[in-house]
Amino acid sequence: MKSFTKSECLDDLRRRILSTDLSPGHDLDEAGLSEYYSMSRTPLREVLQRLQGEGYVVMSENRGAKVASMDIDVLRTFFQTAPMVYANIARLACENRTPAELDDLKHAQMNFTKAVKSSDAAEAALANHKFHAIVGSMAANTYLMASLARLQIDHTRMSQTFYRPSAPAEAMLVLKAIEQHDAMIAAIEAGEGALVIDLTLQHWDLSRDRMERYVRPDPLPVDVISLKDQRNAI
Amino acid sequence: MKSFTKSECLDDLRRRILSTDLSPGHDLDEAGLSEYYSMSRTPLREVLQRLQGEGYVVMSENRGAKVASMDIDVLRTFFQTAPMVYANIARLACENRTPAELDDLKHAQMNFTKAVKSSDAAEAALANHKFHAIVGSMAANTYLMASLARLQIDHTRMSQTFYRPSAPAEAMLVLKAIEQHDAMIAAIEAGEGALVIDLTLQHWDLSRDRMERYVRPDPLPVDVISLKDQRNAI
DNA sequence: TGTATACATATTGTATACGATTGACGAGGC
DNA sequence: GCCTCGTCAATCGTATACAATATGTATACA
Repeated sequence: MKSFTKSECLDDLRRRILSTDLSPGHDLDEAGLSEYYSMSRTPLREVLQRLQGEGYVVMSENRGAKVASMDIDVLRTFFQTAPMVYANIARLACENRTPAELDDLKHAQMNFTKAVKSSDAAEAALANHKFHAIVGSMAANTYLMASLARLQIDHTRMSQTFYRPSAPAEAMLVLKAIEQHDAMIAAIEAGEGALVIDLTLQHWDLSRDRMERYVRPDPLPVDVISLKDQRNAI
Repeated sequence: MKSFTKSECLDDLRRRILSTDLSPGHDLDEAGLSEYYSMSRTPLREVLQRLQGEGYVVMSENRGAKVASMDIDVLRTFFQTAPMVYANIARLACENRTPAELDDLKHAQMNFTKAVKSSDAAEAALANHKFHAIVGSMAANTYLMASLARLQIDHTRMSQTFYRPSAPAEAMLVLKAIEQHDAMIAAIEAGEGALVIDLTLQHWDLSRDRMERYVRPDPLPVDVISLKDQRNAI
């Protein structure tokens, strides 16, 4: 079995949480994970502590760690806050970008396109995560980065549905997202602050609808629910 | 010697870092701290990991933990970001405050006033920290809270000078800060969003000047510097 | 005198053992 | 039949021992 280093373990857990392979609220057992990653509990606990600090997991005294949940009231503030943070990050990225970071961004966009084309939903969501994380680091603002990182955790988890389109019209939206990324790269490279803010907000609007559907899904067809369940549901 | 629980250790380290008792960049030795808090290295390391997650310390592989430094480029973004985050937090606090939180806030203001009156600079800075942290929790927005928490770390450390006034005019500024807190409490209680934003920005302006002086202090008198050092200083 | 290398020392990282707390299950009493 | 309390298993928390890594210093050589 593959042996993991501590930072590999960190990365892998982040991946599994972001891809909802480990679903929100999932209980993280120390002994089980330490066996899975073939390391002792001591370093694994430190990994969990760090993930707690980053907002991926929540820990409670004597009751272990859980994957951070996405309660409805937290999501409300998500939709409230995301546009502002994303827009500000984009503007700052325009001002502070470096050539090396631009290369990284283009590379991330390549990976994103590839993942979308191969219909790998989890990979696409993660590649998109990486793309926006790089924009975040371009902004060179520790404080906003702290917000962005937490926003992205929930954003990426919700966007899983976005990259698993169930109709041609939805698949078009994903292709549109690729175009928007390209436009954002160009705007950042050109240093056009106003434009990149505009593009960022458009990009946000594109995925927002699908994500709101994730939060408030279409009601199930009535006829498959028994009368008893219907009574309880009200 | 007093024995500390893990959470007491966490609190105490936060306090010591915020009050610059542990100065920025200070090296944190695991063995030394574990002896100081009379606990073994294992839980102490976990405390450090958490403090890293919160932005109080930075850790590097095989080279231990250091108190987070305040480099000049980070501070630039501090002044850039703080007003926006504080203003948004204040507005949201207005919308979401609960009676219990308002009580907490009034209590924190009492402690703040008391600390200022007794000329305890460190205590005043910490009480001010607590005051604004409560406003932050009133906003009920995890994502902005992440930014606020990090802003406050640097804000509180820099504000040490603010609460150690060296002239009557400066002492007046601190008294003014107390009044502003009272006005903010009233505005939050009344739910007057526009007003509380305005008050918050005034409050920010008040301390900004003193903090900028902390970053860019008055130059030392020339006559105490040797000619050789002067040449190197340019 | 400056630099490189090897060793000594200090500090961090990991594994394992043991103690403490929680939650579940079942026996007993109401 | 239901509630309460005690025991037990499972899991988390901490201490200690040991391994790995980095840093400082002395010495040899150019």
